Amino acid sequence: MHKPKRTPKGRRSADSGERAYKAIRKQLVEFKLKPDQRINEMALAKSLGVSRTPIREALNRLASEGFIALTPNRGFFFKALDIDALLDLYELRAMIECGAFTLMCERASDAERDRLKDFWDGVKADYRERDPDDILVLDEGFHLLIAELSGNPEIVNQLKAINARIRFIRRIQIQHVSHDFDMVNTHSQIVDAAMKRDVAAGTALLKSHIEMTVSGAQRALKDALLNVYMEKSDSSSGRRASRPR
Amino acid sequence: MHKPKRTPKGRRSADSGERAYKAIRKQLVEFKLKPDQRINEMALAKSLGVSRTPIREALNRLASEGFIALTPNRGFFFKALDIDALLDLYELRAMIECGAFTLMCERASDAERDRLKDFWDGVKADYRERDPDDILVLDEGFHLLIAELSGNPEIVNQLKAINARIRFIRRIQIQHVSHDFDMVNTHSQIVDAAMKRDVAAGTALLKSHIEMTVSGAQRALKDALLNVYMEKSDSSSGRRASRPR
DNA sequence: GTCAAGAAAAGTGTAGACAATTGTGCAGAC
DNA sequence: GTCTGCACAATTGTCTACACTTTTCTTGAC
Repeated sequence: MHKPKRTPKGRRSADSGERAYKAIRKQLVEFKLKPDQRINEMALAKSLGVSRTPIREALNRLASEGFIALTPNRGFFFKALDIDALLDLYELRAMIECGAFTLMCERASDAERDRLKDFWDGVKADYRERDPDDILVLDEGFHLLIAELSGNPEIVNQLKAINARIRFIRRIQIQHVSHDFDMVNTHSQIVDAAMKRDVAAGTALLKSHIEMTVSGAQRALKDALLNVYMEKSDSSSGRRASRPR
Repeated sequence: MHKPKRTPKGRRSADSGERAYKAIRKQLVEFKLKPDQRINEMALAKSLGVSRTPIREALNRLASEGFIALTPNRGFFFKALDIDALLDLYELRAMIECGAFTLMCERASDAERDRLKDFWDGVKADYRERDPDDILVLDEGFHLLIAELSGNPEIVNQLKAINARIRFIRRIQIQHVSHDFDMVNTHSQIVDAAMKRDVAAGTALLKSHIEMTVSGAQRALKDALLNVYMEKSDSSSGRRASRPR
């Protein structure tokens, strides 16, 4: 009695809409498609082994989230995240995070703000030794926790949506370890400001923290675009072929 | 050149997905559905004269935008906009608009800021005499123009999305004309601050302007919910039966 | 009368087919 | 050689059908 849901052949097994959404978003986030490239629904459907219906559902969701654009009767296009859009998103992110920090200082209880401190104390020691994927998760987690402690779920949602769109760049950026050190330090300072409910210090730190990463992000994006246009069809280099995770 | 798109019979004419989206959103925005009510796709499809496919597309979009929620295998539910969510959205809106104002002061040229002044000068005279629908459009337009002048299109998008979700409440609120007067006055003061690039004054005005409307919005929401639960199924009153448009 | 279990009904999730539109290539005019 | 039409191919938008899941209804035990 271990789930009688046998899957005799290639029959419907799970929520393929959700799977399609995640798979496609992964491709977008990793720049598997070229900017402004048309997205072929049938090709996607075949490659994921489902029909066009869940594909279209996923594409519609992605369009709502700003990843892709829909032109009537011509289909979906991968919306290039150009430098301008990147700056805009970072700017919006800084704005929202500063607001969240302010609200947190005004409203979060001591116990709640302790959660932020505990979180950061728990990871800061070996933060720099972790691999980039972990760092990304932890960094997003840190900033999201501030958003949560603001007590405003809408802020959390917005921040999550923004994070998804800039995640790929941040991922590259983290590999360029240049200012990793500052990050650890700055996060600690932000925690200190939070414990003291020091709005001015915290927002100033956040603002410069995020804005400082912008120049790095620009470089990362340039690299990414270069890679995309250089074409990855030369399968010669298996640099990251057998990545364990 | 008046669109040669004839529609011989009941044949597929235009993008029914878009029409469905707008129609459904209108129903949501106007609280035609009860909070937490399950949305029946087939019924919607029949009432709009299309199949379930464009309906589902529209529902997915609306779910991405936060209007409704999707529970797997159980369908879409109208997400009640309760008092808390309303406050959260107003808070987020204030945060974003203050940020937009700041950016506008930093970056918009004199000519651009003149656009704001011209816009407001053009409508403020007979602002209070207009009907509520016009006022709503003008008010949203005023605030959106600030967002546009920030030079950050992502801010504009966010603000539009938020506006859509609180539009119904604002519409009711405007009818309760109580603080209409303050609105005209405050908008003028905001324009003044913008012309002087006075960030502190402008953001303070915006913040209190938006927060001041919160209490009104709360009352409006209470009224709306009351109406919804009082039921409109008594078709005796044809109050808005033959509404021309 | 209440509750439980099972059957029937209703509804969602996905597939596949067709209609409408857009894109492409070929033939012929100039 | 280039351009204009026109047929044909590719692709999107929508519909219908059906499998699976959830909900409702019915029936019978207690």
